[in-house]
Parts: sequence; C-alpha cells; structure tokens
Amino acid sequence: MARTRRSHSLTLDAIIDESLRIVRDQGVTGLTMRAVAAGLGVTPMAVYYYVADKDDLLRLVVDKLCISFGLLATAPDQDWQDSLRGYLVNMWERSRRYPGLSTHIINQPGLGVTPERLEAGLAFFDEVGFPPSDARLAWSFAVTYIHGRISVDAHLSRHPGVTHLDGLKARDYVEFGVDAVITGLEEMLETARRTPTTNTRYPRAEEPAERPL
Amino acid sequence: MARTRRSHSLTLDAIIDESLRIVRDQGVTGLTMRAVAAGLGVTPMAVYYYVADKDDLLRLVVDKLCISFGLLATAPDQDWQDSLRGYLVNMWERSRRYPGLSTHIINQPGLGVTPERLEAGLAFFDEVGFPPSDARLAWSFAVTYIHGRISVDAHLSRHPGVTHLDGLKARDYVEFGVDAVITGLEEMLETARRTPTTNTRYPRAEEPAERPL
DNA sequence: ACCTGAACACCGTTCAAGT
DNA sequence: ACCTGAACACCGTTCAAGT
Repeated sequence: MARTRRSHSLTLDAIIDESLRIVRDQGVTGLTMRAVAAGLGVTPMAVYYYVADKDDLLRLVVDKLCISFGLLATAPDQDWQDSLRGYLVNMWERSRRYPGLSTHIINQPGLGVTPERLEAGLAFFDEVGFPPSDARLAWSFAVTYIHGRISVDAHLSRHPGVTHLDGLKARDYVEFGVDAVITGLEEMLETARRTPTTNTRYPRAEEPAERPL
Repeated sequence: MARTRRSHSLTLDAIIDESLRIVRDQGVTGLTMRAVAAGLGVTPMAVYYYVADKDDLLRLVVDKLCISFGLLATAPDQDWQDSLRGYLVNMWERSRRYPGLSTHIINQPGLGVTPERLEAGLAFFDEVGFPPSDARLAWSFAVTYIHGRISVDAHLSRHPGVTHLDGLKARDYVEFGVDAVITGLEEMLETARRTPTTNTRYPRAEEPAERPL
C-alpha cells in the first residue's frame, strides 16, 4: 500500500517539472494549462490551485531553468575570461534544450535573474575590476547577448530550410560572439581604468528616465 | 463620387499598416486577426484573402519594420565604428516603438534580414577587413546583440516596478553594449588579421551540423 | 475576384460545487 | 484543503456561400 497520502498527490514541483518536460519535448507552444493537467492526470483547474495563472507558471518554469545556470564566479585555476566564457556557453547549452523558452526568460524582470544570481554577477565584475556602475552594465551586456543568441538559435533549429552558408554551425556563432563579448569587455575595463569618471567613451544624449535591467 | 473602385478598397498595404498601428498602440498581444479586420471595417476572414495566416501577417509586418532600418554602409565622413554604432542604435530606437515585436523579428529566418540587408551587412564587414566567413559572424553578432537588447527593453518599459539601480537608464545599457560590441569586433578583426587561417582564438569542439543565421 | 457568415477546435480563466 | 465540471470569452481558422 502507498504511504499515508495517496490522493492530494499533486504538488507545485510536479507541475513545474511536467511543464519543463512539455517544453523540452514540444516547445513552448505546447505548454498549455490543459496539457500540463493532462500530463499529471488531473483537471485543468487543479493546476490553478498551485499557480495563479499561466504567467505565474511560466515565471516558475523560467526560474527553475535559470537556477540551473548556477552562479557566475571567478575560479582560482583560470582567468575571468575563461570563467565568463564557460558560464555563458553553459547557459546557451542548457537553454537551447527548451525551445522557445528564451523568449519568456527575456520577458522576465531582470532576465529571470534571481537576486542571488545578480549579486554573484555583480561581484564577479567587481572582482575583475569594473567600477560598481559598470559592473552592472557589463553583466547585463553579457547576459543580454547570450539570450539573444539563444533566441536566434531556437528558431533556426526549427527551420532546417535556412542555409548555413560558409559551412558555419550554430556553435561557431556562439563562440565568435562570446569571444567578441569578452574582448569587448576587456577593452571596456581598460577604458574604465583610464578614465574613472565616465563609463562610456562618448558623450551621451539626454533622455527621459526609464527603468532598465 | 469616388474613383472607379470604391468597394474592393482593402489592400495588403492597408492590412500591414493597420497591424503596425495596433502593435505600436497596444503591443503585439493586441495584434489579432479580428482586431486588424475591425480596424479596417471588415470581416475577420477578409484579411485571409490577402494573407495566408497569422504567421504570414507577422512576417510581412516584421519585414516592413526591418526595411525601415535601411542598409548598413560605410560613410565617407566617419569610420566604420561610428557607422555601425549609428546603425545599431537606430535599429534599437525604431524597434522599441513596437512593443513585443522584437520577439517575432528574432523568430524570423535570418532575423528578418532581407537578402539585400544581409548583403549590405556582409559587404560592410568585408570592406572593414574581415575575412568572408568572419564577416558573417561579425554581422550576426552585432545584430543578435541589438535584438537581445531590444527584447529586454521591451519588457522593462512595461514593468515600471523594476528598479533602475545606480540611476542607469535604458540608453546607458544600449550605449555600453554597442560600445562593447564595437570594441569586441575591433579586437576580433585584429585577431583575424594576425591568424588568417582560424576565425576564433581557441580550438572548438566537434558537433553535429546545424543551420545558423 | 473579393468578401461575408456561420461554425469548429482550442485556449485561458471564472464560478459554483463537490469531498 | 484540494479538486471537479460546466460554462464563458476570445482566439485562429475552415468551409460554404454570396456578389
């Protein structure tokens, strides 16, 4: 016989895991409240007991994926460039298993970055030598690029018709891009060190206040 | 009296323009076949005479926006860095007026880049001095980053709750990012010139063929 | 050729009800 | 507390029919 509780077996974790399974197998378009419920052998409205609405579910699903990215940190046996490269490529490899989800990661406040991940990211660039405000810009830049790359690849893997000219593969684009991101950041770091008062190298236009990452 | 034809006034251009208006005013979530039809004073199914389905409509809408980006070209009075900067910032400024559309730009084959735009992009990086295969990587890198940035900003402008720490504005992130992209590309160009046989600076892993941009 | 009208399948979600 | 069942509003789309 089973343990004490056999009905009441539905849990939030099971809902999130089933959702991730659906996204992995059928893409994010296959993720419907009804499909999640069916996969768990339950009525669609049962899910709503654990989740406010579909946006809420998507947030939880994205969070679970993003947590698996781990925290960006300097490693004692390698330079910061290699640490960052490994971190970004790992994000790319993990995300591309869940087709279409990157769109929703990007639509999350702070790119699905938990306070913990953000703090680790800022600490990383602080250790590297970026001034505080530039650390945020650098972290955002790296993460924004890799999510852009993931989104593009997500589509291309669904469109076999698109030619890969010059024999270039998806990995070539990521590696070139990540290298360019890193060398770009190296140079921004040098610039910031030379001119500690400004964080970009040309005067910027005035604009009404907005709220970025 | 009106010109010869007064009924039969529905055109593909009117459909695309009405769609862009809806996206500009209500975001891409407001763009429904029914809303487009209603805006044009017509039955939902009338639109289907000019358009295969909603994906087709989205493609046409994205194309119209992307055409407005113009062609990337070297200007006689400025260096390639400033040309590229102006081009990318212009893409960012135009795209952000159509909330949520960037997602669908990214989901288009080749990022909504027409053959004409692609050719101009490749020619630009070829002129700058990139070897042929790197020109494609460089173009893709720059465009991928700016679309990532656009997607992130699209969300943030809808979420006033997200704090803009350190007083940073959306434009600060774009300008830092575009600067980093450009300095990154400068360095990649130097690397390519020094070692003309490889286009990245570390050995790459083997992987099954895929089809990137 | 160009457009209407009714209908279908599917979705997220509300609401009342069951245990 | 946890879940069901019926219903609603909205969507993309098919299909037959009108002019």
